[in-house]
Amino acid sequence: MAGVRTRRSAGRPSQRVLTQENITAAALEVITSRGYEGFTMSSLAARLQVAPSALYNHASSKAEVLRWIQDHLMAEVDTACFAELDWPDAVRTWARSYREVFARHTPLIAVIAVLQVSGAPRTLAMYEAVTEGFLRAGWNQARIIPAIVALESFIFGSAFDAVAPTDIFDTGSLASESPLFTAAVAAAPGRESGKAAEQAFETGLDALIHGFAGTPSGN
Amino acid sequence: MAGVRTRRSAGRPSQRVLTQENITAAALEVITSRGYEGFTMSSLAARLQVAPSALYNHASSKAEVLRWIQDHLMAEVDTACFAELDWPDAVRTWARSYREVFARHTPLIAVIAVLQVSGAPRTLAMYEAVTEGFLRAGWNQARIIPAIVALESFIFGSAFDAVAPTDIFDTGSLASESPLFTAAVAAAPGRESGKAAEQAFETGLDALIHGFAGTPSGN
DNA sequence: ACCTGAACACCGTTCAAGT
DNA sequence: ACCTGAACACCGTTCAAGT
Repeated sequence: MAGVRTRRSAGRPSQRVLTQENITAAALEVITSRGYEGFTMSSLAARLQVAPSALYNHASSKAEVLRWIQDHLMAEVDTACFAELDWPDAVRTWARSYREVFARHTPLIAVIAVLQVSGAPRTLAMYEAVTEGFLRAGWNQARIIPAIVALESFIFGSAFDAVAPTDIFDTGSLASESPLFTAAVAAAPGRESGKAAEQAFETGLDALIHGFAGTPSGN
Repeated sequence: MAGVRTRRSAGRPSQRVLTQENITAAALEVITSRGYEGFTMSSLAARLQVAPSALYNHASSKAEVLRWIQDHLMAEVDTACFAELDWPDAVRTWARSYREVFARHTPLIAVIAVLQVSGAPRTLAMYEAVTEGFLRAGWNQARIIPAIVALESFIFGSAFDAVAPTDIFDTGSLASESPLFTAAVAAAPGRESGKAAEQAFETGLDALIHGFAGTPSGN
C-alpha cells in the first residue's frame, strides 16, 4: 500500500477524552457529588463536556458504565492482607474493606451479583488473591468458592445495612404489639452511638470465621 | 346540622377498588407476570383499570407501593418454625424461607434496608416472632438484634446470589491470569447442577449458626 | 371523595447529519 | 472515527376540571 502516514497531529499523543478510564472517573465524580439519583447519562456527559449521545460511541449503555465503575472499585478492596496476616485476620480485613467500598455504592450490588467475571479484570484479580489466601491457609480447593460466596453475600447485605437510617428499628406506636423485639432493640449494643450496624457486621463476621473454622471436616 | 344521610347506595357496602390491599395485590400480579422492569405506575393502573393519576389519591408515590409490597411479602416468611423446632433448625427454616421470598423480589431489598418498621406491621410481627424464638432458646436479650441483623444481611446478599446467572464465575479468556480461582471454581460442588448458590447459602448458614453457638460467652 | 386527561420535567437511547 | 442536535418512547408525578 501507500506510505504510512502519521495520524492526527503527529506531535503529542492526541488526548482522547472519552476513554473507559476517563468516563469511569467522571462517573465517580458525579456519583460522589450528586449521588446515584443524580447520576444520569446527561450529568455524566455534562461533566465530560460532551453531548449525551457522544457517550454511546464508547459505552453501549448506562449499565455498561455501571459495570466499569464496579470493576474499578474492586481494585480498592484490600487483598494485600492475605499476604500479611493469618487467615482469620486477613478475612476480617478483606471483608471490612470490601463492605466499606460498596456501602458507598449499594446501587452497584445488583450489578455485581449479575456480572460475569470474564468482563471484569479487577474483580477477577480480587477473587484470585482471595483464593490464594485461602489455599495458603490450607483450605481444601473444593470448599473455597462456597465460603467466598457466603462471605460476599454477608458483605453485600451488610453494605445495605451500613447505610440504612439508624432508626429503622424504632417501633413507635406499635411498640406494645412487639414488646420482646422492642426490648431487644433497646438493649442492643451500639444503640444511640450509631454503631449498631458495625456491631452486627462484626458479630456476623466473627460467627462466619469461627463457623468456617469449626466446620465438620476442618477447612 | 341537618339529618344524617346514608352515603352511597345504602345497600351492599360500596366496593372500593383502590384500597392498599387491592393495589398491593395488583402490583404483585404485574410483577409476577412482567417483572420489576415491567412494573410501572402505568402498568399498575392498567391492571386496576384506572388512570395512572388515580393511584396518587391512595399512594403518595411508587416507593410507597413498593413498601406495601415488601411488608405484604414479609407475612410469607416462615416464623412458625420457632415454635416447632429447636433453635438451629428453626433459624435454618426461617432463613431459607426468608431468602426464598426475597430472591424473587431483589429490587425490594434496597427498600427493606431503609424501611422503618413502625410503618410495616407485618415486618414488625416477623421480628417479634424471631426475637421470641431467640429468647426461648436462652439468648441474652442484648445479643439478639446484632445476630438477627447479621443473619438478615446474609439472607439479603444470598437472595441476590440466588438469582444470579450460574456462569458468572466463568473466567473465559482470562483463565490463565487467575489459575487458582479458575481451578477452585471448577472444583466447587453444585457446579453444572446449578446448585452452587444453594451450596454457598447452606455453607454460610451453617457457619453462622455454629459460629453463634460457639461464640465467647455462649449465646 | 375520587377519577380523568393533559401536561411537566425528566429519563435512556437512536440516528441522520455533520466534521 | 466520533461528535451534535433533534427526536423517540418512555418514566413518575401534578393538577385543573369534572362527577
